[in-house]
Amino acid sequence: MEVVVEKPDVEEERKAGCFHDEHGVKIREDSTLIPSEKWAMEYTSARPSSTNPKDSTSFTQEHRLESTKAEMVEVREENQRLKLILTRITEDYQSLSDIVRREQAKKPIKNTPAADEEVEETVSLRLGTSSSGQRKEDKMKIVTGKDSERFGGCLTLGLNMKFEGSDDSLKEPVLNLSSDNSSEELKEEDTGAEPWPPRKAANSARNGDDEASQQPLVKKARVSVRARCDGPTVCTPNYVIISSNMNHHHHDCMQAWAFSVDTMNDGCQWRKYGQKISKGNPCPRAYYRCTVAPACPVRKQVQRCAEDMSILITTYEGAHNHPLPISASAMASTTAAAASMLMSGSSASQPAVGFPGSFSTANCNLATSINANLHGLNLSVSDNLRSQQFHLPNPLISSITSHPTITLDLTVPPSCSFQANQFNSFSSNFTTTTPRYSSTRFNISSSDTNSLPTYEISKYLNNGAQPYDKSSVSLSLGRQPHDYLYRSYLQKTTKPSTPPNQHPLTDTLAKAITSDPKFHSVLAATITSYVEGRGGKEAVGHGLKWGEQHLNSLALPFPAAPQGNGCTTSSYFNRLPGLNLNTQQGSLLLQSSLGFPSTKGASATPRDHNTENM
DNA sequence: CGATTTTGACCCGCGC
DNA sequence: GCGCGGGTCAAAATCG
Repeated sequence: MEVVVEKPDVEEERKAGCFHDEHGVKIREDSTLIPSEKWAMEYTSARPSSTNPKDSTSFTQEHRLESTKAEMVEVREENQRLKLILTRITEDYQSLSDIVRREQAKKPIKNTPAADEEVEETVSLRLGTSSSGQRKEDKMKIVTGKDSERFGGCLTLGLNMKFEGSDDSLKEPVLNLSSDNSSEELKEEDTGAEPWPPRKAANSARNGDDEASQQPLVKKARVSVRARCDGPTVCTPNYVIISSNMNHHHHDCMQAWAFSVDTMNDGCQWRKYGQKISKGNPCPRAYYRCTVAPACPVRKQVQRCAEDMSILITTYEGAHNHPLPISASAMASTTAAAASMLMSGSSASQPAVGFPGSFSTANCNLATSINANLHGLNLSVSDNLRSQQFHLPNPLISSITSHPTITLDLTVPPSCSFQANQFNSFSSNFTTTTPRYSSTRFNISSSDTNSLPTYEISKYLNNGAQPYDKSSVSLSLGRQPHDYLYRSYLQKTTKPSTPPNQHPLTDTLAKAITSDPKFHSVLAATITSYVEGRGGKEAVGHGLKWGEQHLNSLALPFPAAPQGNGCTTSSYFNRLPGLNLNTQQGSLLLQSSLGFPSTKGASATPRDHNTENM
């Protein structure tokens, strides 16, 4: 039997995005050589020397070949099952979203300040439940990362995903994620009648007769992504520091001194429409609007963190009113899911605000199947930006605390609880912020490759990490940039799992996670983003498994995967009480959209990285 | 030459 | 009411 016969299958599977488990089989499509393939090639190359095969040798080779083929068949079947699972998850999420929407429509809105405060106090523990009241002002912000590892320091946020719907899914009406008013506002944005709520607000203030004037001025939720982007080209001085023209009004000095504001390629097309120096930050804040559609209301702000200029803060606001490129859908869904979590959980009574991914329900659903790829997160600092750090009393985040904000912190905050071993740790931050209330940090971290992760929920009241008096729900899922992460994970999976170091609050965490499908989406997207954010060659294979595991862990309420004969993964999250979900290897083939070009400026040419998810 | 960026001016909300 | 600060506009400049 010719071994090379199998080669077309291997290639075919690679093209199909098949992934194998860690037991010697293929994991990622762009790997140089997957083990089985490698074996096949080695065998093939070794064939000339075995021109006189003995029966035993031939039998052994044939046996191995047969076993490999059988394994491939299993993996294929497993892939099919997982596709089905993903479809179910999507459907379930839609149905659950409908239920939530209906339930929220039934509930009267409470607007008393006391009630709001009380709600805010409970937001941190509910983490996205839909029963809490909604605040009048919500905002979200997302901060994203920059790829300096592979693209010379240029920021690349390669988020890619694909879902099993037709394009029609993109044309579904905007999901009403939170409140009665949300649909109205989102509908407006869908039609493009009101491209930009600030303008709407301004018009309402001037005219005083539109519907906006009849309700409290609503500030849109913002989704902010903080990510480290280290690289020599990232923060090159764009302007020499010049003293502000004192004859001018102070705030008209937009670029008296600044650093360039690079941004990421998140799949959308953006056009810069303004740049301004904000208080307390030497770096200018750049304003972008989405140009995919003429009337798209989505805005994006990009600014470097004043305290650490290697951190880039990208804030999204508004909802796309157009189908998104595939390469942009993942980011949109991530922000949408985060925003929806904020809307439904921490501010259920608040009129919904738009967010970049709220164009369709599919976008939100897809957060569960997101194929995110955040390059260059937490990369080592190799440039001279460290020396350019500014330590200003006013953090950058202060400028947007008047908005309900959810922050996806892809950097490792100094206050992380896993300082004992920063190597091989896995952490991130996910923070929702609303003004004038207490903050709660929700921290999930794995601090060691050899020890099991710990999960912590800590609550801060008006102090601690948050510089302002505001409410903050933070889910820490950060990741330390270390290559050992995945290796260690492999080691873990091959070892008998030991009981986790369970925190007393783990139950709370598990309940929180399992209580809201939107939260699943957010978390899954975040995790997947991190996992694939390893970018390049080392991350995809193992990273997918990470993402898969976490995703599956989060997918507890959804139909469980059929028990397969493959290797059952044991994820960190699976160790959480109530979060056990056996999954199979190689699942959720959410291929990363590797290789996003770096971009300077926001004009990201939309690239549909035709990833084949399934 | 159209698209995009730059940048001074303007608007508006908010706090004092 | 005033000033501050964030955000947007739009003409000019630049880019491809």
